[in-house]
Amino acid sequence: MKKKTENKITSHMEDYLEAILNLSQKTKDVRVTDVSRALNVKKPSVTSAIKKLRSLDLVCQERYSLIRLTEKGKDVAKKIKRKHNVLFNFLESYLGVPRETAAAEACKIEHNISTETLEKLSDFVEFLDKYRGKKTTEKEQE
Amino acid sequence: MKKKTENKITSHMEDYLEAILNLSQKTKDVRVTDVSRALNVKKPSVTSAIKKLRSLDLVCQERYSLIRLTEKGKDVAKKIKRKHNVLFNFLESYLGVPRETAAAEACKIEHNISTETLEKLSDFVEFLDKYRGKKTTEKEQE
DNA sequence: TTCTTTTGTTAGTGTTAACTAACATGAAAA
DNA sequence: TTTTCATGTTAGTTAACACTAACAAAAGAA
Repeated sequence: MKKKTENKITSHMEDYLEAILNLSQKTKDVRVTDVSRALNVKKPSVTSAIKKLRSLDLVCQERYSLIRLTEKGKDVAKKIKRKHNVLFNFLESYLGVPRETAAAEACKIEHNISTETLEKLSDFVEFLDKYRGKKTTEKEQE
Repeated sequence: MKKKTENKITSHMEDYLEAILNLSQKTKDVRVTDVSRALNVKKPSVTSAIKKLRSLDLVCQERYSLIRLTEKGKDVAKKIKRKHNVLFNFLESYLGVPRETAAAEACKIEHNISTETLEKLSDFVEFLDKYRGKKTTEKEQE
């Protein structure tokens, strides 16, 4: 059952959500500057992205203050992060793609793969693990 | 050894090249209208894409006439098409993603995966084939 | 408390790529 | 040969996003 509410969010906005989630996990407080550094964009780009995300009820932030994900935003961000993790793991551990490349490509592909496909990939990897007795590598750091 | 000549072509332009290659393989003559239908965009979008690709020496076309890939354009298009085929095959045959979805997602991912990673995926699939005696499914229709 | 620095926002620009409307061209019909 | 119609192009608009420059606010130092 798919929610039609989280309609049409772009890859770029997904990147912002994911970055905010990651930052909030390691440094409770997330500021514009942090996101700016994390995504390698200038501060005005962050401000305007936040504005957009606010209008979609995915983040909340009072003027000149900290950025926080709404519950809805957190859900979306977590889904993307899971995609990232599964993809990264597959690329790095199964295909042997170098860490940096795997990270960069996972970052792109995560926006182009449906939840359904992602779960199939996840199952596939799990199956391979069992089949050839490999350790379960994927770290689900929520 | 990477050619630095095919510098920075966007996903969208890659889509155009790929579409032109596909069309030229089934109907020698490729017109703006064909590309327009294939990519689900309006004709002016095609015209302006062609203009861009012409400036990059990837296609040639005389005003009001047929569209053709240059050798360079054909090379690029074939690389993308190979990515598409490998990805599609993996998604459909190994992950069990429905045909339509697999096609759609391959179409997106093909722009975000390096040649190196693609080859690793291709080797991986080949390895799985041998390992579990599966038929080689990928149709390389050049 | 005032000054300075860091941080955040606004305003305005550029780029990519889509669209519509209107016009131009060339091929097929009359 | 002229009219018609499918096809192609130009011009102008819009949307998403990034950027710089300039301004506003908050936080820390003096």
